[in-house]
Amino acid sequence: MFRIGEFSKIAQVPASLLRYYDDIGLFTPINSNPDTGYRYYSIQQLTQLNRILALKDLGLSLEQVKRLLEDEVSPDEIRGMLTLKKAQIEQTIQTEAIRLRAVESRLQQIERKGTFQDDDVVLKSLPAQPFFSLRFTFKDVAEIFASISEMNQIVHQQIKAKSLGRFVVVIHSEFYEEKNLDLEVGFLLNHHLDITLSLSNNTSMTVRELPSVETAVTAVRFGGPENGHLCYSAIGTWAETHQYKLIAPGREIFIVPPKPGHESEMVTEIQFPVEAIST
Amino acid sequence: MFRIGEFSKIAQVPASLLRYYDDIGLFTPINSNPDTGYRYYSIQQLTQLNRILALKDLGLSLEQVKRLLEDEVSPDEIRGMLTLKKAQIEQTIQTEAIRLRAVESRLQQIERKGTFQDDDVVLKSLPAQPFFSLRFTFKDVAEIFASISEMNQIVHQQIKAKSLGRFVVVIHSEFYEEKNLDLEVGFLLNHHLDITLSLSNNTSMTVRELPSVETAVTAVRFGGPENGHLCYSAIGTWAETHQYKLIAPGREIFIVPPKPGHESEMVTEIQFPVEAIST
DNA sequence: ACTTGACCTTCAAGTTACTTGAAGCTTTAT
DNA sequence: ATAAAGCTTCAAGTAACTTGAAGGTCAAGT
Repeated sequence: MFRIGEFSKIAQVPASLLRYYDDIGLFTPINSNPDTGYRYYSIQQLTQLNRILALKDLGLSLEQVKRLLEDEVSPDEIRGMLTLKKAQIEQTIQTEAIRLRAVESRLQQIERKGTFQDDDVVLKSLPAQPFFSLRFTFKDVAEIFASISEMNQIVHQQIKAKSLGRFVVVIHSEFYEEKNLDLEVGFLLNHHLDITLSLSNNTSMTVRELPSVETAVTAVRFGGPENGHLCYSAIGTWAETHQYKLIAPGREIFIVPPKPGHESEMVTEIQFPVEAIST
Repeated sequence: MFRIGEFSKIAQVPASLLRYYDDIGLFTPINSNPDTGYRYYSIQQLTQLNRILALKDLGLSLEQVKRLLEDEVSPDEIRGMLTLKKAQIEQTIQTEAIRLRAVESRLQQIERKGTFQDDDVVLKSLPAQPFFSLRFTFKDVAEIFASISEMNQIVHQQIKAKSLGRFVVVIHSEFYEEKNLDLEVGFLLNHHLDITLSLSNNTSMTVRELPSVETAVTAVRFGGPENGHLCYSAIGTWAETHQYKLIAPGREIFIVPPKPGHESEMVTEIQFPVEAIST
């Protein structure tokens, strides 16, 4: 029989831990003096403690360990737990690897420039959302503005403000062009609706699901498109240095839409679905 | 200006988090109504929030992020922080990889046997410790017992109990042999002492440092050496299935030393320094 | 027998980065 | 006007411990 101090030395765990495990009923001393409260451990218990520590080291929670030891959980359940755990560990390793790459590229950046910038570029994941939109190849910028203006009026007449989300443009054009832009413009919806609206130039808006994106590089642009190229180049640079590639059409979310006379106050979030380049 | 709800949607973080960051002074709304307490955020602040989230994602603590943003920490310090962080991440990845291997081998074990055993084998790291010992090639078991008995008497006369740690045997013989065992027997010391003691058979005990071991496989043996082979084979089996190799002489730590007439109550911890086999 | 110091006890609070919930006020939409 | 949605603060909970305060116990040495 050992007192807690010596037992803790043998087992190489702090005594406070043994007390804690006693408190939560995970590992109780074989014997304790009801008068003094002193805990007495038998060396035989070392096996049990080691078992506990081993299971904990597999990454199981103390709650799980307790159940394992108490309830005689079936092998199948154990296998389930461990398989799950395995998946989690693999996940952790992956995210840590990504984190590592991010830290490394930050370090490189500091080496080069002495300080860092580029924090305005952010990785996000985007949920799928219903999108009430019109896809069209616009001949020039004037045509875009005309369409948007008309769309705005009609849509606000027809649909409750409640259901309407933000105004969004999806850029389907592979490259940036001044003319013949293949764009999809419209509104995100808060609930799914089944509607169609015809516009003047023989086009019509329909609802489709804007797909979810696991990883998107995003940046926020303040002011009109004249500042846009900065934003796009920031995203491009970021993707290059962090080894990601663009894998789907970009999106522009109008957070503060342009108001006549206050165009410079508009704010847009630019989003590009990406994928890590496997090395 | 957005209220907390909308801003949280734009930034894709829960409102509770924004409140929390406000509370701890990490990220405060640009504006708040002193009467109602309502928080108002400007879209301009999104950049700052994103910066915070990006730094957090590198694995820095909020405290560190705060310092980074407030104090204009020097690039050198930032590099220091990040380098440290990088090392930590690499460490995490390593330990996770080991954990993964452990989980996998558990799973295999379950596949084979339907349940698990072998929990009695444990990995530990051992600190360096002064060791007051005698190394000698013993002709037979009787000689060992004689030496130990004499050593015990003399040592307890000469050295305060305070300074004496456990009785330990280091097994230098490459293989197990009945005869001509190359052993080092003696006591761990709690403090470094500089002493020498001569024994009857022309040998003498000296102090040396028992080196530290980063990773050791350990098992506890209850009872005398007659149970020993079980323990050794458990360690061997464990090392094999977990892909470790033995890299230094094993040690036996006498936790409960044998007492005349109660030899079966003795308890020994067997330790073998190991190294993961790189795959 | 007594003292000293090491060792033990309980209980409370702190750690990190949040989330959840209760009770109640404000804003917005109808 | 009223209801619903949205906001507020404050407290407590999470996991797995550690630290500290205040005080009782034990063993060795005198």
